[in-house]
Amino acid sequence: MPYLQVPKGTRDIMGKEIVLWRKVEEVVYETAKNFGYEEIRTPIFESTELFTRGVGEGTDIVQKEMYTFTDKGGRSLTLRPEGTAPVMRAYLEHGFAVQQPRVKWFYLGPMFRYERPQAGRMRQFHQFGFEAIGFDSPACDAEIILIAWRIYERLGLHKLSLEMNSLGCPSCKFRYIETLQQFLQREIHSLCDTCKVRLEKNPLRVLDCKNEGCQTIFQSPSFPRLQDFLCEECSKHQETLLATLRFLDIPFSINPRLVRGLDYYTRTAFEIKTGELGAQDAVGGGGRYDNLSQALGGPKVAGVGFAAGIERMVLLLNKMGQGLHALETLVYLAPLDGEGELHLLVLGRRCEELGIPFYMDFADKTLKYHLKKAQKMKVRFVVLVGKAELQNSLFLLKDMFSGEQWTLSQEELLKKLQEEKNSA
RNA sequence: GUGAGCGUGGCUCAACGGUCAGAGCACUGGACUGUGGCUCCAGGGGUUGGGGGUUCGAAUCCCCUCGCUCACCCCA
Repeated sequence: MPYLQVPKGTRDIMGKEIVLWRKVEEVVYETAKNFGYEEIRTPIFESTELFTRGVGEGTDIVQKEMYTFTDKGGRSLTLRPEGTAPVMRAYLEHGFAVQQPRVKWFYLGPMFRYERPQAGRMRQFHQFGFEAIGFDSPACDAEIILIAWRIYERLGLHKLSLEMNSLGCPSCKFRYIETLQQFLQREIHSLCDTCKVRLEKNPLRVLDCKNEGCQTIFQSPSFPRLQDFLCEECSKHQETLLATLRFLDIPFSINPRLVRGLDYYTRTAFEIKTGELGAQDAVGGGGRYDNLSQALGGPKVAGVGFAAGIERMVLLLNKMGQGLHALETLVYLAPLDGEGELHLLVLGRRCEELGIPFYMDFADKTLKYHLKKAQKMKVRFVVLVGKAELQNSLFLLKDMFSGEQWTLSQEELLKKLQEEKNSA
């Protein structure tokens, strides 16, 4: 490999795969428009503090996955590992909290996390996400889930499962964590090493540990369950949300062990999974983050949102064997010499003005080369200009599918191509 | 960060430690001097990821390193 390579965990997205990316992006834009969400584009890098405070000091993201660097002005900056904290930062920075407290935004773009690459996991990966800020109602949680669901439906991604849980508000979450810590303190001898650390730093994470020893502790009948600690408002919020989902015919299951890896989540937490991608099975996830604004030094602001990974969705679409066509060129312009090139480029300009997609190959090549290439590109028509055509200011048009060909003037040619374009 | 598997022309892969590392596909040209898909012929393209070691001799064995893949962890 004599050439430079892309950095580990990154890749070029190109060729036929781009078609699937475009498709996902189009569905996202379309669905956002239909649900009344506006696009927001935040910077790729932010001050490191935004994520340590927003995502949480004790999270894996902050502890080991961030691309953090110091710029020439001595500022500590971080390539964004997720999209919600930057969106909340923008909300607060631009005074939405007082001016226009309720907003619905969506974003789409690259995120960065320093992890070992694996199927469906890259160091630069792409997410789109929807955020509804300033809304308390559980119906808004339902709308967020509905949007995610609709996007998957529109793309034809079936066999997805939705898992729901509630983490409670800060106060019930806090009461639960206290009880949990006390309980685990007594069982600390059977906890795995990482869980011993989690116990102090991020106790909720202990819940989804897959270690056997930890698992047996969970089975204990005296193990404190989060749902028993939810305050009245929190459990009512959850009940209403679940009722709304049933009303919307969105199937789900309750997973009391579902814990999100980011500190800002409160109450609703959900994950959308597939069985087709191996270990990286989450294609989307989200929840409520009524805590985030305050963590960033803002006022109390409600919020709920979700994010989905585009790479994983594209992998799924690929598995389903979507038909792919890289280009939709209608006509291939084949010059047989330099003078032919001049006339064909003029014709190409006319084609473009009329919305007829053309491809012109400037290689100084034989007719045989051009026909082969046009055939390989699956282009239906070829326009050929050589000496014979130049003498009479005519063009030779060949239909590669039927083999028919005609000698035409420029206007006749364009007319025919337009007819073919419209009938296609 | 931990573990396992793998690095050979552009791509997919051959080659018991032994002449000059091969094939298919792709590419280029020709048979067919302005008519494509098939066929045939010819051609270009490799310091076998990199470095070190063992050996008379290394793509092959050993060590280091880089990269890829999958899994753990975690997440989208």
